[in-house]
Amino acid sequence: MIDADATLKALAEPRRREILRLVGERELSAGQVATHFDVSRPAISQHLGVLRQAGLISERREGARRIYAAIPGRIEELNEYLTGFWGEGLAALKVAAEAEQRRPSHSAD
Amino acid sequence: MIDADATLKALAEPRRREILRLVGERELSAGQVATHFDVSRPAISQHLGVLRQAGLISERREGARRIYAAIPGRIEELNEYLTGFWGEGLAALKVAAEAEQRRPSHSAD
DNA sequence: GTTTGCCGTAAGCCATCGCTTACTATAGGC
DNA sequence: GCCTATAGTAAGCGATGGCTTACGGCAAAC
Repeated sequence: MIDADATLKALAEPRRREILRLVGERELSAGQVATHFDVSRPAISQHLGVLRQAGLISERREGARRIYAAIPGRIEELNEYLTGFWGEGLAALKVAAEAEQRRPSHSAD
Repeated sequence: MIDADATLKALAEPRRREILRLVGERELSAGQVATHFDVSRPAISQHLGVLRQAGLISERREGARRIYAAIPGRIEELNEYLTGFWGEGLAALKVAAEAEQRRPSHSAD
């Protein structure tokens, strides 16, 4: 199972979502990513670190450069996690509602 | 389109995910939700406000009580948003990665 | 009308976060 | 060796976030 907490915290930041979108289109060096934003390069470097620790992007060394790219499949895993912990609840609600219809004398709390 | 920023920020908090899971199983009053946690009731009330403003839960008045329940479909919308903004580039990456797994002769990392 | 129970709001505290300006580390050109 | 380019790290700052206690607003019971 993915680290849902780290993944959601990483995605909760608009700038990081934009970075992820960029490296999802094509792999980019840290400096290339930084040129797309008005913030300083160290700020981007920190964002990249958060995304990498969350397992959303990969890092590859190429000389002095660091090339980053989105890791395929992570979003699907997150979707499965989210659907999972909500899907069970919805199923339970549905079953409860149907049972309720067949037992109108049921005294709820 | 959903408010992805508010939704992700709301879900980035572990306590709020647990609350969402609770009211996803069955609708609960604010006080009932609070009994599941060690934090104070106002803290829970604030969390419920964040979840409600993100459109993840609904609020219904029942006398002096407030009954909360998960809103079905929100997670699906979030999933669509996440899958969408990764774009075709990432889909291509995923296909390439899967092809890579079937061709272990190509060693790269 | 007063009291009791349920619950949101206000104000303040402390931790975390995102950003900045240094500084350090590594790779390569000269 | 020296210098430049690329990029992560450290320290500090202001803003945000989650928590607490105190309070105010409603609804029902008496």
